[in-house]
Amino acid sequence: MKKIEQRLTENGVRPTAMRLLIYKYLAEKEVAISLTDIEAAFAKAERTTLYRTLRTFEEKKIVHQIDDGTGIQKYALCEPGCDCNLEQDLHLHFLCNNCDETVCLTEHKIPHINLPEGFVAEDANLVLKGICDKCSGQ
Amino acid sequence: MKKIEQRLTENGVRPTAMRLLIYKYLAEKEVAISLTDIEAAFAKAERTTLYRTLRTFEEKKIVHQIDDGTGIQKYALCEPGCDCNLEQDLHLHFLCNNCDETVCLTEHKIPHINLPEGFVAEDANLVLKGICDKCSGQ
DNA sequence: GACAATAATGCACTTCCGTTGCATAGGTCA
DNA sequence: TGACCTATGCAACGGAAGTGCATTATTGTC
Ligand SMILES: [Mn+2]
Ligand SMILES: [Mn+2]
Ligand SMILES: [Zn+2]
Ligand SMILES: [Zn+2]
Repeated sequence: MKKIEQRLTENGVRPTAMRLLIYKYLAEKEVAISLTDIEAAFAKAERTTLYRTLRTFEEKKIVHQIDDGTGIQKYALCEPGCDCNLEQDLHLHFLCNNCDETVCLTEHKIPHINLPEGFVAEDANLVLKGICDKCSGQ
Repeated sequence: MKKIEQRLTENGVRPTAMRLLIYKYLAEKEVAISLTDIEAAFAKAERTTLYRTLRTFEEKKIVHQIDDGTGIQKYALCEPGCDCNLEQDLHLHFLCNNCDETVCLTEHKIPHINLPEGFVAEDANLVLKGICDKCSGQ
């Protein structure tokens, strides 16, 4: 818990009780988390507070937002030292059609794509959908 | 217009006046179109009708849906003979940060990705964001 | 053409999720 | 302690997708 506190402080986020809990929750789950997920997990907390906490975390590069195509925004902790805006830190995400969970595949960077004349890429999002390792009956 | 009528009929969609107009609209624009776009273009039409028309078109493989990360669903005509579910027909999409338009880059297929053990991919979505050819001052 | 069956359209309403405004509580520092 | 800033709580809004049901149009049959 001390470590979490330090992590938040380093990134310029005051370590309130709520924030520590949310960080801890994100760290324990190894999948991407939606606002609704957190809301369910912290029943007595205010939706807005959770929402703003996630936004603050995102601004301060503690989490990155994931758009997996479900229409629901999800979040996952950033790797230490990651800058989600840099091409080198853009990894792909995998959404399981069976368990409906989204995971970061941080080892799998998005390959560089050659675009037609005149197109300049600044950001990229790659989502694969299918059956995850847990569900594929391993 | 006869051609459009034929295209719809071939795909098992009855060519009503509204549907012909919507198809024509999609064909003229060379960018991905949202329901709101169509609603604006056909001010006197019902949103539900437009909504259901797009959904019918999608089911019958006349258009494909595009999730460009804006949270707004967009649609574009399929290439003739394309089956959007097949890996070979999955192309990337480009969202311009300047003009906010999304285009299909049908020539650019999504590269095959090697996944970790146990993951089975069935579908993929790749969106690049940046500056499009029209906006890059060509 | 008249009729029944089927499909498309129009209208009202709902739900879900993200987002904002503003008042209050809490923590920080002089 | 008091002034100040930040975080939290409460309420309400807004956009977009989606649904139920009545009405209108189209089709095929006699
Ligand atoms: Mn990730
Ligand atoms: Mn496309
Ligand atoms: Zn799974
Ligand atoms: Zn542009």
